[in-house]
Amino acid sequence: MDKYDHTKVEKKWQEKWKQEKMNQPDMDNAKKPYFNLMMFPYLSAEGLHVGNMYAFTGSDIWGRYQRMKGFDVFEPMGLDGFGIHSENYAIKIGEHIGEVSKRTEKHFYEQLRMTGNQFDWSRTVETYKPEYYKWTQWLFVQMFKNGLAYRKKATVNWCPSCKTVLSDEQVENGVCERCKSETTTKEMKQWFWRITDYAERLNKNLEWINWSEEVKIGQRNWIGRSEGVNFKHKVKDLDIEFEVYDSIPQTHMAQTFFIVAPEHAIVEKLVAGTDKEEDVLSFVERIKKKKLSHRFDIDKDMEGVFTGRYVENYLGSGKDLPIWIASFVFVDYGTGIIGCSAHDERDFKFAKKYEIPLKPVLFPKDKKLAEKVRKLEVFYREPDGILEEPKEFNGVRWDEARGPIIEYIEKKGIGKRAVNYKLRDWCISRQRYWGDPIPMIQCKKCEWQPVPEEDFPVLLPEIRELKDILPDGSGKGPLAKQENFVKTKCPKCGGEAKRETDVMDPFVDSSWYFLRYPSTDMGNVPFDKKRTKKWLPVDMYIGGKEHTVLHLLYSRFITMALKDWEYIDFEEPYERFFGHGLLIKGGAKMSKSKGNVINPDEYIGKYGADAVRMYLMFLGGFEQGGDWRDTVMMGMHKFIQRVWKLLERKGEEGTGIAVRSMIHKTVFKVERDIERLSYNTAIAKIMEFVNWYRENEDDFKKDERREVFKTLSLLLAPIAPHIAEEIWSQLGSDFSVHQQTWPEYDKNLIMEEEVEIAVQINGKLRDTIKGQFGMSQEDVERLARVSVKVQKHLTKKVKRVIFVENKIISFVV
RNA sequence: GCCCAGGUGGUGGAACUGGUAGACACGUUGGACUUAAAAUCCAAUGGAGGUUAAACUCCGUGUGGGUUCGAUUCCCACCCUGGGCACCA
Repeated sequence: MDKYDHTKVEKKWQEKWKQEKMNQPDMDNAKKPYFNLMMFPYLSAEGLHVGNMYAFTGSDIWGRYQRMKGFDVFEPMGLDGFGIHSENYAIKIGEHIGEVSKRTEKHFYEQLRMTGNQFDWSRTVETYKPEYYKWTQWLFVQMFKNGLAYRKKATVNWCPSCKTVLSDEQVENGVCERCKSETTTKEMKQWFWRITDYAERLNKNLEWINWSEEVKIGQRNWIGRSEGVNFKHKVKDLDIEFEVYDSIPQTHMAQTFFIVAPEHAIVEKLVAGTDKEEDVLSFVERIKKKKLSHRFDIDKDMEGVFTGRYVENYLGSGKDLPIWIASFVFVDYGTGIIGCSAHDERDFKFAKKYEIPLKPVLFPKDKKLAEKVRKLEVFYREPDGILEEPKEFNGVRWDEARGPIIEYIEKKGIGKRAVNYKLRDWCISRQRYWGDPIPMIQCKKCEWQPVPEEDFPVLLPEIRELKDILPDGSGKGPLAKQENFVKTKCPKCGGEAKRETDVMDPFVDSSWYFLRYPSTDMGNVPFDKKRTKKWLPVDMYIGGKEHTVLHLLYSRFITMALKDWEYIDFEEPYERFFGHGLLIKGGAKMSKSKGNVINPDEYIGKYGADAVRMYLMFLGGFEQGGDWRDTVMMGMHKFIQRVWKLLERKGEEGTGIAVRSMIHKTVFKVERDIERLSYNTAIAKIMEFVNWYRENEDDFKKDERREVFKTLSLLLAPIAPHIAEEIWSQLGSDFSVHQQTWPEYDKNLIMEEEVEIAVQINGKLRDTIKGQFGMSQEDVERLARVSVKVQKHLTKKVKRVIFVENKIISFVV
């Protein structure tokens, strides 16, 4: 009896699969294409993280299962390689990033091969290679030509230590995500992509796409749609009008003052030539500086100043209301000016601080509390509060007034229905080296011109000198110092011109990679029309929940834009998205600083890829994530050895056992669990099946035994592909188990013949009785009443009997 | 503060639309095999009480209420953990 040698077996089959081109579907002729996508990993120098393997295993099980269900599954893999993380690493070890990437790529792919996933290695995508990034540049130019790429001076997050611009998501609580130093802000001209043009559609499509509610809610919150009213006001004594957005128009009658954002262009006009001018402008300067140093705290940093100006005749009421400037108002949300009332907690606080008069119009039913509200002793705004004004709405609940009051406002002609989004345009400029150069040329005469397509790619120059890569704090990227790169001719007039020296946000690279996969062999187009039509949209996308918001939103945006430009004919890239949980260790995130990062190679070497795969999936629900523990890993290894031993052992033939029912029941359960990506319970069901075989080992006839192992091999195939293949081949079946169809179960055979029915008295379990499936209430009741245990508790008169077929009979006494 | 996810034995976790809580596994304990250990195999394993041993009884899914014949599952309030967002008018 040989021990199962996972190293030998796994290597053997991996080679065979490669030889047979098992994982390379025919891109042009596949009959039932199925695009099984997983999030490609970030090319980190540390190599494959076990968290990557966790994600990929879950996705691979799905893909393999779909293949057995008859699909031509395309399961590609690639690397997301541009970015600050790699660049910093290379700088740290003093090596050229290009070389580091070459080396890590090789290592990464080697590691990935060992995991036994059915990747199509003939079609990988690496974002940092010219043959890919030339098309990312193409995408940029399309954006530009269609008016979706533009430059604007913007306040951006700035990390003084990395000396670079950071995106909002790279700033965590005012601290740089990478180096943990406090961030500031800086005003710079940047390239933006107009994702806000798509806010409505991005939000609307969430209604129908087949994603989990949780993920949709995340997207919805990020887009932040709100519906309200725009009011128009005139400034007294000046020829200035402005609009104010109000998402809670119910309380518009409570407004007693206005606040303008410090950065707002109107500020200067408001105070020009007045005695307030100096005060106000110095206040604005001070606030701007303050904003540079740290983030605002509502309690500590609520500051404001009166402009000396008033809104004239507020909504026809005859009253003039003061206009203030305050630190907490955003210039880029709504119109940058807000109307303030007693029924906004922040306005209320601000008014108290500066002793600005307030006027409550909404009161609670509770009289005592209402009195306090009237005296402005407490802040109040609840859905069941009662409005006093406008008089047409006197006595109406706050939450019920919303719709009607908007109509009333429109009818009266004092405001217009309006929609606002929290979503901001996407700043894609990065002042770094290791990224995709933005393919734009600035000519003194012709302004910004895109690089003509025939000149693609704009190659990222190879900078050898470390000092030339390091950010210098000028705010410009390292490319700016490369004269040969910068100096160029204007594509329009042929005159002297300069190249853009910023590179693109790596999120751009990953926003369209799935489109490239089917067409990696095509050098002349980013994605072939026919192939795209055949394989996309992606049938199933599996990835971490942490990318739920940005990456998914960006790729949805790009897809919509491409649809509008008629390159593709669908507008949602992922038919289904499944977000898996996080793999942690000892209750904490794995991180290098904690020293608890698991190297999957070591475990694959020791126990085999199958054992690691099964183990990872057995830790807990795939949606929930799991906590890595070594001892359990051992158990999974034992399970595989045990299965092997059972297969090898050829004992006496038994007298026969009812195998069909058990086989069908198991197939049914495993299938049901895989369908809902509940891999941990699917594995448990397979274990039960093996345990059942073990307990009855001596009873099986030869062909029954064969049936059991055949089924086992098929059920294991998606989860533990190597041992499944080995069992399959040991049974003498034709290669390969992965080309078999998933076993079908007979509905009639999955029912239990005999069932255990619980007997309850007043909801408490008193006994269980055995009976045939589908037994009638009378029969069950008769059997139950015979039981001594039941009789003991059935001393009083039975008032009611509740019967659930095959499950329970309950007596109420 | 807001939004999501979650809280079940010593541990990871099961439990379909309210119907026998603890599947499956790890660990622990005892036993078999062995000169011994490892490996393997067998058995027990939520807690408390009870018995020579059983039988049996009670308590148990974060806390407190509620609905129900019956609640891990539904409703209300609260506490805790993890993740995300954070002055969005």
